[in-house]
Amino acid sequence: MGKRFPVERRVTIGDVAELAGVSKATVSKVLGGGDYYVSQDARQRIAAAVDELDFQPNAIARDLVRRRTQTVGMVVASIANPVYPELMAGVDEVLGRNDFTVLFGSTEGRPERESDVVRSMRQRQVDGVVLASVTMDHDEVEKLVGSGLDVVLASRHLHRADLVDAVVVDNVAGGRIATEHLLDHGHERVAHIAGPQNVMPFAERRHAWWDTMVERQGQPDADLEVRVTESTVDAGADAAARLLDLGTPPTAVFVSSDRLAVGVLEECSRRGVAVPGGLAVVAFDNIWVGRMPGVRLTTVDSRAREVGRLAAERLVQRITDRWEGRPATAPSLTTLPARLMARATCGCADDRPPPTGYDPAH
Amino acid sequence: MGKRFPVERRVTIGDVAELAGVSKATVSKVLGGGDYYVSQDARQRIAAAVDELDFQPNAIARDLVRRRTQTVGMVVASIANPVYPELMAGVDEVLGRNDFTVLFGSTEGRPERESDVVRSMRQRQVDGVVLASVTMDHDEVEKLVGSGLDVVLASRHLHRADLVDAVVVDNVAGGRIATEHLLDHGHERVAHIAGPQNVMPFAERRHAWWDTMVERQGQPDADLEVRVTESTVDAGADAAARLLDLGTPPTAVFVSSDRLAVGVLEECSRRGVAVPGGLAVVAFDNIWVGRMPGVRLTTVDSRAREVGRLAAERLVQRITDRWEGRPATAPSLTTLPARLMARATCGCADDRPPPTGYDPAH
DNA sequence: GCTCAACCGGAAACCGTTTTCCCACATCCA
DNA sequence: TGGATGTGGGAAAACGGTTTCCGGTTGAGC
Repeated sequence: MGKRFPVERRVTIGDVAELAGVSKATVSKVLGGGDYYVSQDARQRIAAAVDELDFQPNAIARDLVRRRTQTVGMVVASIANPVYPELMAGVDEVLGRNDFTVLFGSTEGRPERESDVVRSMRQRQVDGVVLASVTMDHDEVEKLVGSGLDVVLASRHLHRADLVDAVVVDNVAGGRIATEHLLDHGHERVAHIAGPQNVMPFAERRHAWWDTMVERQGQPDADLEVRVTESTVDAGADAAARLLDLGTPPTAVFVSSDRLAVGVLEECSRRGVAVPGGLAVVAFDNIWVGRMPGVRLTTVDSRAREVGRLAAERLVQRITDRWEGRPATAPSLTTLPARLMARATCGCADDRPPPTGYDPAH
Repeated sequence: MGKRFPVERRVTIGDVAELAGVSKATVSKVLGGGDYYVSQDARQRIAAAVDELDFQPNAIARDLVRRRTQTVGMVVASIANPVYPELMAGVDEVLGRNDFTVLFGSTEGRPERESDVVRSMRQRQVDGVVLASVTMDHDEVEKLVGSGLDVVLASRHLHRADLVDAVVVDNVAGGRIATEHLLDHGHERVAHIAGPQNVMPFAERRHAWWDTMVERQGQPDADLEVRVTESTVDAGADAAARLLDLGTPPTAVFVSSDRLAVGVLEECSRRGVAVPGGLAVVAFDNIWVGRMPGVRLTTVDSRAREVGRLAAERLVQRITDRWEGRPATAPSLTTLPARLMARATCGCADDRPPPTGYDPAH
């Protein structure tokens, strides 16, 4: 098994040392950029040698002895869901600025994949992990944190806020704003399409809807809530169909994600239900397509990019603290305020395209 | 400079060996899964020890001696452009299936970032790279390939097809189909909004437009072509404005990317220009939002996911060939046929939403 | 009794760096 | 004269695994 294959000799630090007429140690000192005593003369010869041989230091070897990799893992649920690229963009931005490399992993929503991905990252000695996937259960996350790996949760958090850093948008306030926006526009039967309830943001959004409804007009009818098992366009369409088939259908719906909302819009289109005339829609996420003419989805901004940015900053902070021997700061929950992007799917008069505007129906 | 910080002792293979009462070599043999002779007894003791200590082998150390990392780099231009997540999804899918980990890098379109990213990946000893960024120049790619790293280009290729593997959609045929579709719908002044011409797909699409126009009705007016420097929504809107401000504006436009087309649609909406009545639009990419009711963008499918999948398969093939000592196959260019998704922005009667359908204007 | 193969396991070299010592030499100052 | 002190550079021990090579048992077959 596993023979040692003949592989073309790569240039090593030893080759550079030989060519420059110094020792490996000296080359390392110079290349490492530390403030060692090395003569200008030697420095120049080394630089020349590096140049001539096109020496590329082997980061694997360096990482082994340094016991750190300048790499962080980023695990997302599904790259196809537009929220995640946005979040990744934020993470990548600050990580790049801090000279970290990112190891990417997606779980496709399968919990067992998630454990695998994280384990593989651990074995690759990542310095930390941004967990933007949401299925891993409480215990597992705790164990992970307990194992000494720096972790920050993005776009989700645990019930106990003091266990691990997390950065989220204020889902409760957001859900409340969304529901109130619909109520304030005169709707009474405000339905809710809820995402998978084992995913905290979805649970919170649902909760906010429920509470707001109860406060404003008592417990809503049970059939006004539809739960879906995955946040996809098709699931959204199905859910919308269920609502529209009701004896007395709702006149408004708070949809827990933009992707689901797209399905809702599609279903309305199929059935000839006008939006917002026949059904007002407020969603959650604010992926960029929502602002397109012809879509103009009213939605709560989930601020994915900022969440990513802040999560990455937190992680970098933690990692460098550890390296510098500073005491670890207490884990904290960062909550970004939610804000409504009022657009056409629920009444925003002044933000309406001109009457003669783009009209795909013709 | 760089002190050696005291770091909590991690469990090593030595610890396992000691606890199991065998040597490191034996542990390695068992864990490596090779067909070595090791007694059942020893195997069990080792398994127990691994379990008890929760031993996680250090992949860095393994990679160092094995001189391979089971990791490939994936570099994209910009994660915010929805084409790339789609492509990544394809890459990730087959890479995951083949037990490769992916190192992610984005260049944000800056060529110098691109070299940096690739260099960093090389130093981290990736086994290969999927290059889906497009700015790196010809020479640089050649040097990269020459250096012994396995590379496959996704969604772009070099002029000389025998230098490096590449997987692309047929941009020329696609551009031709798009242009012909517009011409066939009776349009004569068919404009083109061209993406950055140093990016091969954009150059090819433009070329196809030009050739088709010349063939069908002679050289088009120079002002029917607008070039943008980046493929963004805003650039698309600007370009559309330029076209609509013309003395005799075009009645149709082939837009070289969906993202630009979204800008075009926005600008039309702002100006009250009906689509396709006032301006017919055919774009290129087929990102998922295009199919939404209210958008229904007619576009050429760039088949990003398949491109990603095929590119990754090619790369894995190459890498394993090298490992198994098989001779390297000749680089080849894989071209996926293009196909038109005829929707509402250029005449597809039977694919039109019902008249009373979703209407964001009210 | 001898040979040969199938078993089983350990010693040690190696992968390519970093970092710690330690040594050597010059200067400067008391 | 003899420490300090400031420079400059090398030897060698890590880091944590993998793989080669070799030596020792058995047991079967003759």
